[in-house]
Amino acid sequence: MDIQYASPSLPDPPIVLSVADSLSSSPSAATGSPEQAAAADWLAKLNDAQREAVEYGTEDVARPAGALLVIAGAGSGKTNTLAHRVANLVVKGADPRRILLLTFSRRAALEMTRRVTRIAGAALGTRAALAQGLTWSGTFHSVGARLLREYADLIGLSPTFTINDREDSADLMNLVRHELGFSAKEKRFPSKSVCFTIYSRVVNTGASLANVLNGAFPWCREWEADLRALFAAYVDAKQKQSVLDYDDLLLYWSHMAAEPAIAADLSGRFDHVLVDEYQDTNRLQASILLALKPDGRGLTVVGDDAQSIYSFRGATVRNILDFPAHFDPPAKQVTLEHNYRSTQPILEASNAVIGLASERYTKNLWTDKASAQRPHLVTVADDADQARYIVEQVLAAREAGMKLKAQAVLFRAAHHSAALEIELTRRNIPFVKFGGLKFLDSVHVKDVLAVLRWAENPRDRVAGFRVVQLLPGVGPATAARVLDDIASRADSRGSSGGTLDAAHGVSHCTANALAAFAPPARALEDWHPFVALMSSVCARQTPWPAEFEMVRRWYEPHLERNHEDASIRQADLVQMESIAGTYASRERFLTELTLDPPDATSDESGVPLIDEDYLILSTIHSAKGQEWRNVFVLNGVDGCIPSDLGTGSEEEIDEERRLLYVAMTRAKEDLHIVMPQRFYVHNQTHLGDRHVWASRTRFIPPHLLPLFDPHAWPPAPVVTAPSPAGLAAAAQAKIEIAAKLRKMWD
DNA sequence: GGTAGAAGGCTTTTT
DNA sequence: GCCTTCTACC
Repeated sequence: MDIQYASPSLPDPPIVLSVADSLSSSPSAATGSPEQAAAADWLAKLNDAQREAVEYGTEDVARPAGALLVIAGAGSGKTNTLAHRVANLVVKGADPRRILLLTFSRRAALEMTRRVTRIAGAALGTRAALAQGLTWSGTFHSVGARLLREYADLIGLSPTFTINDREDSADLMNLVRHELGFSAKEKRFPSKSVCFTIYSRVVNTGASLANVLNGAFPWCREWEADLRALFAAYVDAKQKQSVLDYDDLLLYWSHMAAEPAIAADLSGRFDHVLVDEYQDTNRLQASILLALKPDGRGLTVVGDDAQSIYSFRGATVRNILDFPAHFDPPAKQVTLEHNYRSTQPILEASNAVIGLASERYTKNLWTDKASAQRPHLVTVADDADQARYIVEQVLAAREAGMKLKAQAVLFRAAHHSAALEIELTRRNIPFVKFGGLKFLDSVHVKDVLAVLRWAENPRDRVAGFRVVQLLPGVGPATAARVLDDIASRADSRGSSGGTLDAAHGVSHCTANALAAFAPPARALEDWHPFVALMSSVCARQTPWPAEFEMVRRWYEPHLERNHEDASIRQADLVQMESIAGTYASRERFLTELTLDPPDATSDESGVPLIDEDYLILSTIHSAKGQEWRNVFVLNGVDGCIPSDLGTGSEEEIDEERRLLYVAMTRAKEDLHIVMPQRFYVHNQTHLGDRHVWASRTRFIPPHLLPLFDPHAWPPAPVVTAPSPAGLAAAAQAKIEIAAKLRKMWD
């Protein structure tokens, strides 16, 4: 991704600084002018292991040493170390434009670039234009997209390809599924998202379809042959329409990197390749790295085997464990075990939890931050009490001077926070939620994007299909006829795809075919404005951000016709318009939005201003790499952690355990694991809505309890048991009263 | 023939 | 609560 395109109107992710903070308090930094001192001893702030990782093989940056693996425990200064290594390379003379920095998420990429700029700036004694220099920093997918656009012509790809997100991909899978007649089978065929998930798993793991079905989708085994045919047709459809899905970005890249004619040029562009969160990469990503740097020279990967939580999308911890042996001599390995983040009791409890995993991990974290407070293990009655407990604690901490932003609530699944969100809204506490449903997933946003995507890539059938059906009286059948008309015009013009000119040809066809199409009677009134819009957008008659407004204005009447809550949705679109204005072009906007969607949503009051204080709500997955002073883990009960969907195999259970470990190790000072005894289940299987009684997560068995501080909330009212003497007195009193009552009528 | 509205079944985590 | 399928209507 391009950092400078990040949408400014959304809140920045919280900034993680503890290691830098704890390091900068080192006394040695205080002599001379700040810049000189920093330049002189900027590496002295690192501990021995960190320094080894930063300096390994950087004596001569023109001739990089062999591969380096940094195993970095939670809170051990992983990002900081990687940032120092990049900075060190630059300081030693490496060209930042020839450094490829791959991170897992957009948040990580932003954070990394920011730190490298600061650290290298300090070391060089100047804030030289490093941010512009470090141009190849981003996620695998976004870097892949950029490279593919550059080499598109060489590999038979249209340079105007568009990228389908998960849902678009599932929609396309669904179109193909209908075309093949699989939706009409007597026995129900797997749904579009299941089909897509299976497809994606096969691509990302490199396993055979049969293996994937046996391992993860045994109930779909009977459809193996049909699925194979479906996937073939799906691939075919993508190629005809010049669309790529997420997996294609890696798949094409990997094939491209293996092509000798391109490989030399490609790997020659980067002297140094550094990868963060390596434990979350999959086989495909590993193969890309190996193709880029076959001998390992200049390759650095950083990760933590105990924090691998993405095996559901094909990530394999084997990547990191097997990394050294890929090279001869094997990769140099450095392990960071000093935790700078958490207090001793938090770390002890976390270590104990991960220590029960069936697989042994390669390190033991230690810290010198003492504290008397063990992690709280709080029993509450139900969901509602859980929300009340958290609000009370959060407010109390804030009273004591801890900003809301320094506190976070983490949960396994996005919907776990529903009750809490209601309570927060009721009490007027601002919050921002990371993970779960994105606002890009909402219908109205997708509708508007589909218009733009269709204009950008007229072959994109999913987009077109969606757009045409926005008109009243137009359903799937009419939409299919419209698209067929367009396709046949495009074909008769003989444009076979691959060049910009051909794509322009197709957009003329779109406009012409739409104009010539005889719409159904009910769509008659809306047809002309629609054709006018599409002609204008396809021909790029309106310059970029204004074009968005034009589309939005066209869409508004349809929005009001189709949705009760049109005004809320309309506000979303207005907000989106301002985001659109920050991108240079329609193509940049669409690509960046698909690859790096804004990852936060907030309550109805809208996104808080950047300088405002707000509480963080996040799925555990989205919390990776972050830290907070005060952390609450919701639903620490069996069925939530581990999720009852993830208890099929030993490996799955271990991944759930690592999830709890990741959640716990986010905490710096205080950690609360909250356990509702009773919680509400929606529509599960046969019984419908009901309450279930939950028990403490199996990852904290009784013998670990001494590491925690268990208590119930709200505290039980103090009931003093009457003493025998008191009882006797009471008995006396009762008798006396009875006697008095009788006396009333004497 | 095709659309739209109603009823019935499933619900993790992300690039 | 959301997606797919069923069915009544145009």
